[in-house]
Amino acid sequence: MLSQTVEYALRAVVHLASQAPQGCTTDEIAEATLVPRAYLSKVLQSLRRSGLVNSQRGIGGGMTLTKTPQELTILEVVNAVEPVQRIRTCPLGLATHGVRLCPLHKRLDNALAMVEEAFASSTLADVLNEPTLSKPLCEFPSTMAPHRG
Amino acid sequence: MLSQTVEYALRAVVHLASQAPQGCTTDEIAEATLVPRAYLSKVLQSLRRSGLVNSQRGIGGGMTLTKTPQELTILEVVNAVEPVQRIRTCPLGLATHGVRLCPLHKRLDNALAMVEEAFASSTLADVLNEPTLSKPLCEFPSTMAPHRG
DNA sequence: CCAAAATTGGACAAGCGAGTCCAGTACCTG
DNA sequence: CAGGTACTGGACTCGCTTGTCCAATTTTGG
Repeated sequence: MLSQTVEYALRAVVHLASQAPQGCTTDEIAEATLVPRAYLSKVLQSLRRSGLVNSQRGIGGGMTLTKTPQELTILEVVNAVEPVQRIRTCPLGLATHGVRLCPLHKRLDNALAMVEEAFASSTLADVLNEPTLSKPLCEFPSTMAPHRG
Repeated sequence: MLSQTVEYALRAVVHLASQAPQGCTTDEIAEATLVPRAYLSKVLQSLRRSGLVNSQRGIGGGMTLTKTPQELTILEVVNAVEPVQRIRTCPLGLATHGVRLCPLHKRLDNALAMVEEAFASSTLADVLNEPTLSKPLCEFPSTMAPHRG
């Protein structure tokens, strides 16, 4: 139900947030998150166009977050690459309803609202600081994070 | 976030549930739900293969639900055409985790779980009997349901 | 200035979702 | 049995998602 691109974008952003603020190159992110390099660069471009990351070319360049992990929510990342489409008007286009959804679509939209709310209330900092044995992108226990080469 | 096919399947099933138990033809459902006829027939075939509807060819034939609206949940319909894919193991395939999800994927899966739960706890009867002015598939106020021709 | 590092953008391909069309098959009625 | 009704299944199209590859561009460092 969540697209592959959303998954990739979240991995990339979580990895960026877990690194020092100087940022990472696309290759570094790709290696750490196991996302295909060439496709990841497309996803990152999309995040850049949405203003979630800055990019810097050339030696020493790479990607950086434009916000702190405390300020960036999962929802913002999801919406940057594939916006959560709430159901605001009757999908059958029946004028009788306008904004009043029928019971079916009200329930569907409620589910979407719950997802939206859950995503909006999780910041990247929440994800990174959650007390757990497993670091966000797995691989290593929380104490042995790899550092930038 | 919900596919068009899921939307169509739900419309079809809700319409079937709102009709007399003798069922409807594909054409009738298509007309009532504003779903393209030829595609709807594919969706209905899929519902039949999942055992949610029975089909009958020939004059007087059509589609019928195999359960009462009280027994049929939104989740069953959704799962028949596009199963809710919970995240059960680390999508990065990292063996370190096995079933333990990292904080990121735990949150994503939580959202999916909420949706699953919301869908599982809504039966078609719930949808049809909800006290509201708008009938499920819109078009008419609750008292002037069109009947089978 | 040159070369290496890094992002950017476009072209391309495979696969899937959505949708159409049509021939085939089963069923009922007369 | 004939003919109309209705579902079934396959072939096909179109566009989007995922993914690859490469040439162009920007930036830094020697």
